[in-house]
Amino acid sequence: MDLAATISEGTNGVSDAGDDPTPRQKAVLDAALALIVDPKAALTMSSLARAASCSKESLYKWFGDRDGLLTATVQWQAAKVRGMPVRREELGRDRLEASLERFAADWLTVLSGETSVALNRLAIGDAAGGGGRNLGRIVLQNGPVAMGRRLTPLLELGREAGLLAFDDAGEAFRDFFGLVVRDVQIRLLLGDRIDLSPSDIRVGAARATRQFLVLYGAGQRPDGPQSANPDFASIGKE
Amino acid sequence: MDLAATISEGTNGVSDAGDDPTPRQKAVLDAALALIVDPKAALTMSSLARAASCSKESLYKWFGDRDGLLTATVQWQAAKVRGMPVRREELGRDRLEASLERFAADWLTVLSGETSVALNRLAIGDAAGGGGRNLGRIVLQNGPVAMGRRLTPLLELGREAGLLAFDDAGEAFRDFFGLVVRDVQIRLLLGDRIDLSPSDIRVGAARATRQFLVLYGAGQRPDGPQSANPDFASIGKE
DNA sequence: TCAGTACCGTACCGTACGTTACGGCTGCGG
DNA sequence: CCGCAGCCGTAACGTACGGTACGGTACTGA
Repeated sequence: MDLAATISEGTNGVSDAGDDPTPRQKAVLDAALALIVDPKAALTMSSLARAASCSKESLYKWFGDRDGLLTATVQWQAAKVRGMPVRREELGRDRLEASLERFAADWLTVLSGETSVALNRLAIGDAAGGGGRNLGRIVLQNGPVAMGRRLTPLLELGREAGLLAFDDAGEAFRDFFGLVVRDVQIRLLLGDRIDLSPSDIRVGAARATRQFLVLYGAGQRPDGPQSANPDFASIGKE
Repeated sequence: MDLAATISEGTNGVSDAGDDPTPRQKAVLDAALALIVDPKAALTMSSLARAASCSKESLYKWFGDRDGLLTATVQWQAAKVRGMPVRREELGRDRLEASLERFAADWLTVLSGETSVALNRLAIGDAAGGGGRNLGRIVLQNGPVAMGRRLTPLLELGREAGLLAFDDAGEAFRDFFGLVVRDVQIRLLLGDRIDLSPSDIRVGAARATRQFLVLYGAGQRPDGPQSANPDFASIGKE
């Protein structure tokens, strides 16, 4: 009940990881992820204990209760996804385009992965009970918000270099998000079968990047009638 | 068990509505919707029987089992949303823009409604169990697919009128979808509190429409270096 | 050797929920 | 009036699952 107390709630209730899980616990969390991803399996305390070859008593000792286990599992997966920092080389227009494209491709790859789909489903189902777990917030922080945190600096750099034109980097990011993701995520979540081959991802990322540069590019067509004026109220407060 | 048999499966397993529900059954389905929407309530057969003042025996007679009830509820809500056909007046550029804007605003309004959020959560949670209910397909058909079916004719008209330029109407629609929805839906599903006032919706719809016309508009800037060339592999097959 | 710790495996308990069954009420055709 | 169909309310049953308790085992340190 000690680790659970630090995991399930903290000062802000979102990003505190408490103690790092021990290797044994990491193995258990991986087993939990496998159960969540498996469509024909259900994550129950008993099934996890059986799959991970541990006792339910240990599960409760380590994670407190089922909620703590889910929270730790989501955070464990989130910790594994982190990385791929955008390195700020001196960027020209080609370099910026390549960075955006790579970013979009990486994001589509993660997004369409069965792990991401399964965890988003879990968090959404959890958010349904209005009581208020924090799974939704955790996934949100490691999903769109993390994407924004990593992309915004690149956009700012592009603006400083005179390659992009926008007032609100957050709005620009959200447009990029929409152009990249479109209806892919909601369709995946609803169970639509999408193959999404690597070449599809590459092509889609290139299209989204090209369209984004048409909307926000400043290096060319500086007198376009409506090239970049995203001045409207922000939605949500993240 | 009769209505359930016709509802839960048919020739294609998606859009068959079987017999129309009687007024009494409609009232029950409305009560079911209310329970699904209510964050602090859960839709159980007992709670629905209590809320709708009917017996559980009647529920099972009318809908077969819990799955049939959920299916009928989703279809009932879908039947209520249909409407607002796009009337094809002779459209100039302003008329096209206004239609797109209205379409985007309507869609954002429906999307951000608590009923839509709750039903999408329900269908997503249902799609998690890979076994395969059809709730996901039903919501999909009445969500993005229905939006595409209603918007595509308008886009085709715009192209015939020389106002839009695209090769694949489906791709153009998906880009419009992304520009309109962006990250709003996934954030709502994950429980993020978004107020989204009517003015926010209006402004957002206007922005998305403007951006879409920048990407796909053909009436002006006919020599833009990259104005409209969405020629890439289609993702998914709807 | 022995106490303590950590853990596994399993049996157990309470509850929630899907599903079925039964008794009682109302309206309607004969 | 009788039989019956439809429906309500409620009790009852079976199961699944979260959570707890208990016995058994391996390791550690005194």
